[in-house]
Amino acid sequence: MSPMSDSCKTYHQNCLYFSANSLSRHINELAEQELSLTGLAPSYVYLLLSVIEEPGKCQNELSRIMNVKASTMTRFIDKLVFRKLVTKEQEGRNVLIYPTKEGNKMREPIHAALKGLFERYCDLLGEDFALKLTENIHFANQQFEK
Amino acid sequence: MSPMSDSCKTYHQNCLYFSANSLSRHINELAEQELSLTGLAPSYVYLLLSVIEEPGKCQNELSRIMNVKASTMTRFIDKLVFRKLVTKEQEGRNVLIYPTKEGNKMREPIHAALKGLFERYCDLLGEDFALKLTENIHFANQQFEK
DNA sequence: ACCAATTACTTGTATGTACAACTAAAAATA
DNA sequence: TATTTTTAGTTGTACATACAAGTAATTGGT
Repeated sequence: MSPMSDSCKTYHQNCLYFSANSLSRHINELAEQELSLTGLAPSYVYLLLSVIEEPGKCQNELSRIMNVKASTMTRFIDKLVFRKLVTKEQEGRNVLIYPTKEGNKMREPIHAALKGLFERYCDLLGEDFALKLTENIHFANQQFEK
Repeated sequence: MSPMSDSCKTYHQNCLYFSANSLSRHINELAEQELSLTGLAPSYVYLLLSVIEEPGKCQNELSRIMNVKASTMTRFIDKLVFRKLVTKEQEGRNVLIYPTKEGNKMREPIHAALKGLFERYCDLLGEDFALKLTENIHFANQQFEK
């Protein structure tokens, strides 16, 4: 292995941008598998869960919680509306989101699927390491949000 | 703050899937800003750097290094070819990728921009924490790749 | 009370990325 | 050597997401 080759590898593994994206793709792959039981793509699972646990939030707040842009949130919500899992309710300039009866029924399957996902990556990473990693990433996210 | 509200937040911050995606979006935002000096989107910066540092790799190998699918790599490479930064050379069923003269000229600006990116996130996270986090994420990626 | 500035959301469009189905080349096997 | 299987790459299509520009509602200053 040439030194050039080493320096290239080093660049990849030493850069947070690169590693974080790679991790995101790995965990997305896993999440798609595990959360497919719910019939929803991973992003929608989280969004729907947020709406179920805290009904009546406005889109803006949801997009802040999930760290996606407002335009993205519009699209997410509209898909959940199309699938009759949530409803939109205009209130002034805010749009408040509520789960439908159908949506609420997803609560248990979602929790179960998330548990499955958790177990799956704990298997791969070791539970302690996985928890610690998640915590550290969460901390980093908070720093970015400052 | 209601217990329900807490449990919802907990779900977000305790899930590696969610945190990792959020981190990826944060760092991408930063990378887009910092790497815009090169005139390339962040993914292309890394790809081009790999090609510059290790010319003659086949697409398959590049997609493994960067953890993207072969079809994605085809698209990436084709864009760099279009911008005359790399060339493709068929060899059997492999396609080997080489930087052009123009491509090689990007080496220094790319290293400089990556340094800028590194400094930027070290500012936000603290250098020690950033290094440790990157290392841990890299380790996680290796586990996923097993 | 009016006008300007801000805020919440939407819509058009673009990019990154994946999957499925395909082609072509190479390797393995009979 | 002929046939099958595997591998590398491409292309069509789909989805997640962002940005820019727009609309509508609200707030703040005069």
